[in-house]
Amino acid sequence: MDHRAYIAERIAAEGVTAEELAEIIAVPPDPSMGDYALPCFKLAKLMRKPPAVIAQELAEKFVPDGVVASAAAAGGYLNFKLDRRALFAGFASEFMEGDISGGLPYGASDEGRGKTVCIDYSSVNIAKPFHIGHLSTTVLGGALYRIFKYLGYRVVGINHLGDYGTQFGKLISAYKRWGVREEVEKGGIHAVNDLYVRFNSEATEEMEEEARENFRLIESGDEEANRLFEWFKSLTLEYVGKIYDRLHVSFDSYAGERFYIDKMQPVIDELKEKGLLVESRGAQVVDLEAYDMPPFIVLRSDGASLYATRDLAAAFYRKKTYNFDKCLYVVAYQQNLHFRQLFKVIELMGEDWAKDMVHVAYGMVSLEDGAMSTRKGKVVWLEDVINRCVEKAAKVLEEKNPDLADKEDVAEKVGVGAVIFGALYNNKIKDIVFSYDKALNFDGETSVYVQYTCARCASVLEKAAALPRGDMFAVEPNDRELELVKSLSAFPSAVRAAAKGYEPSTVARWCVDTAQVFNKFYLDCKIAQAESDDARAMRVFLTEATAACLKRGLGLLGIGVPEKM
RNA sequence: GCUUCCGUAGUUAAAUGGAUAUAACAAGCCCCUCCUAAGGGCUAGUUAUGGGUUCGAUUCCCGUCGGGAGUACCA
Repeated sequence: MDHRAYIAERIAAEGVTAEELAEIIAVPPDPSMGDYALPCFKLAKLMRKPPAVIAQELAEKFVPDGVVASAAAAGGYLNFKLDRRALFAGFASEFMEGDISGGLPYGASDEGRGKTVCIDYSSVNIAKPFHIGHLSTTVLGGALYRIFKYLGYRVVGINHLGDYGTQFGKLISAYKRWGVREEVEKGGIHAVNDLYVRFNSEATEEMEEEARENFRLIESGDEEANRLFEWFKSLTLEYVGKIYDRLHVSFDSYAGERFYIDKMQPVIDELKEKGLLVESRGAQVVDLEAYDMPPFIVLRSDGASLYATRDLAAAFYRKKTYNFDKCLYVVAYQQNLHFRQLFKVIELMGEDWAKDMVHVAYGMVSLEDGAMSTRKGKVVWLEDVINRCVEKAAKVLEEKNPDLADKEDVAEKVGVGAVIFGALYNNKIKDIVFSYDKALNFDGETSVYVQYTCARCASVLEKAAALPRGDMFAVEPNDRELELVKSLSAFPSAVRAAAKGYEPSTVARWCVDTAQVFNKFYLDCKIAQAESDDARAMRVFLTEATAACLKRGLGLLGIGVPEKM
């Protein structure tokens, strides 16, 4: 039941609809004040009375019922206390409707039915290893993918491969000069990257020209050049595939930049037809001066296309192929201007779906001693971070729980979870300074804390399984139980807010908040050893619901939950 | 220069325009004869700055200062 709407129905305020009232209703800062509150300030103007008087009058008129136990004025606020049993029963019935009676899982919804969301994320570069700079886009995109699915949307995950550009000519030159097949096979993507780095540091003008020539060879379909390129591509996909598996992300399409090279011309023609394409300094551009932006370059002065050209073609292709309702680009804020330009050009072309294009911008990652630099070797590889976190988890596990079965699996869930959670816990726009100290900290507001809480739930449920359970609706929830009910009730809105703001941290924070509330409940209220069968029934139910919701919340983020740890 | 994002305890951060700004980490001190101490409790400590809008501003608007990013043929 939506309590806000219910309360709004029960208040008869002149000149205001119940819907409007429900919008205003808030939660007081301290539960001792009440469960919900109506700030009367906005009503003051309408009703031409001071807020405190309105609150007072509404309080006097209010007739308590089985759900809303009382309404009390406190200054300009009207505070409502709900019946504890009603609050609990409300949550219990909603939770059970999905989880026990076979409906949608609690927190899921079908509000996205019939709608499609495209999410462009991770988008790796061929022949480059994954560093921590790629973590945010990968786990943010992965989380949004699952969250939108959970809300009933059809979701298309797109890995817009960086597989086009002169760097691949350089790579082929480097391989032809110094590459050894066995070494590359053994060293994999890192060996390929070493060749690339070496080429850049030793490159002469002559070598640069050779690289350009090699790129032309790829373009023109030269067999050897393409064979090498495809080899590097398969090495890359094999390598990132392992990381994607560990991070629990997947894609429905790997259509990268190369995929669009034969799809650019129609879009360019359309730009011409619509009179948007003008020549400037030898290049073909869309002038965006009227919008305070530099021109959007479609074709270079030598006639070659750019990344922007392919992005434009990709947008049209996606609209045509998937007919999306939203198209998200999970890309760092570095590219703010690029996307503003891209979306504006689509709008100028008269496409109304330009409004459905969203740049989900996130903050940048740097190291404690400054920006990362692949060339200077100042780089932290993602697989190293994951491995170290898993090792740390294994070590702690060995200390805490040496007899545990599946230690490897548990360490993987804990270690990988910490890596993902670290990237998803704060607002995405915040910059991140990476440090191993922080990454390896498993205390406090972390996924490990949430997983530990789930393990506690599982453990106590195991102990309570054989004990009798009475009628969980027969007892009145105490403060701790009520707090937990409220926290669990907030799960669905946390998921919705995450989708609305493209902000998975909302779910991550809900997980930590709820785990905190549960741990206090766990300490204060005996669950298996409850004072009565009825109390046990309620607490066991709350524990089951907590475990289920936390598992689901972490699951939406791509984090697994071990039964024991 | 211009555009844009960000400035909250020692640190990292939270807070649909609402009541006494909330956590964690680090520090100090407590709590395992009691469902997992990867836990819980206590102590101490915060909205850069000047205006404005508002009954009410961490939140919205303008300026200043500080930082990040971008600013035509890279991606």
